[in-house]
Amino acid sequence: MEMNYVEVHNLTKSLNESLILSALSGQKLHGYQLALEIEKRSDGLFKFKHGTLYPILHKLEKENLISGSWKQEGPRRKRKYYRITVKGRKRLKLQLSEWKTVFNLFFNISGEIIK
Amino acid sequence: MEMNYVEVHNLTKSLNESLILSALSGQKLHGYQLALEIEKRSDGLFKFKHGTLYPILHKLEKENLISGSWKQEGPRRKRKYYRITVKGRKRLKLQLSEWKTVFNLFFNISGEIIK
DNA sequence: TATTATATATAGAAGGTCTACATAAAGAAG
DNA sequence: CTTCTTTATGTAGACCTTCTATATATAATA
Repeated sequence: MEMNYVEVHNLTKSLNESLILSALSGQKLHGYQLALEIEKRSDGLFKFKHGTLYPILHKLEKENLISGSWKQEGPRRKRKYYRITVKGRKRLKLQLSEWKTVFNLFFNISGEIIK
Repeated sequence: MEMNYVEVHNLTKSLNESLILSALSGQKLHGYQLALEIEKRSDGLFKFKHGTLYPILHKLEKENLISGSWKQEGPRRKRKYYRITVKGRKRLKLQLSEWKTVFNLFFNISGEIIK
């Protein structure tokens, strides 16, 4: 199987993108919510520093994997809500199958030796 | 479970270290061999550029997770063979269990949403 | 009214892998 | 034997990503 997207030389980046796309695949969320949601779902293991999160969101938006829109909430408060795009769903599906290959292979070769 | 070692903010580094410790847990290998071995075992998915490999080996040696010794081979050829230390075996065992937690959690939370 | 939580964003430091460069010996090809 | 390829180890600097720190502003709570 070809690894077209999960870049083994930067797994964290891939993981972060997958986590965000996953979280958005069922619902629209704004950045702050997204971070809380992922942290909660992962029991605190996967956390986003906001200095990491927002640049990633901007990048994903530029790549058309998610799309964001500002919503006026209350008289002054604005929040930017993101939804996953069709392209984003395809990417996520691809990523998840590739992650499976990576994980299986990793445990295969390390288990093989360590037993 | 506490994640003491696998750093989610740098998974590639952790993976690389685990791969190296795994490969050395059954046999002594020198750097060049190590890279070929891991590449072969992973069907070409996990590769080390030598500009990446050697610095990691030096770092692992400094941390006493592996120990290296030069061997004279032939009249002039020298190779540096590495073996895993007791500390290295402990680290590897810890890492593997932590990797399992990370992977399970990841598929859990992404599967939960994506179905 | 002051403090905390919510909410988004960027600049620069830190740290890791990558490419490219450097060196040298062994083996194969011709 | 001479040239090219493979084996073998290593470092310097570019590049990229996350992290920390700083900045700004509103809403909620005490």
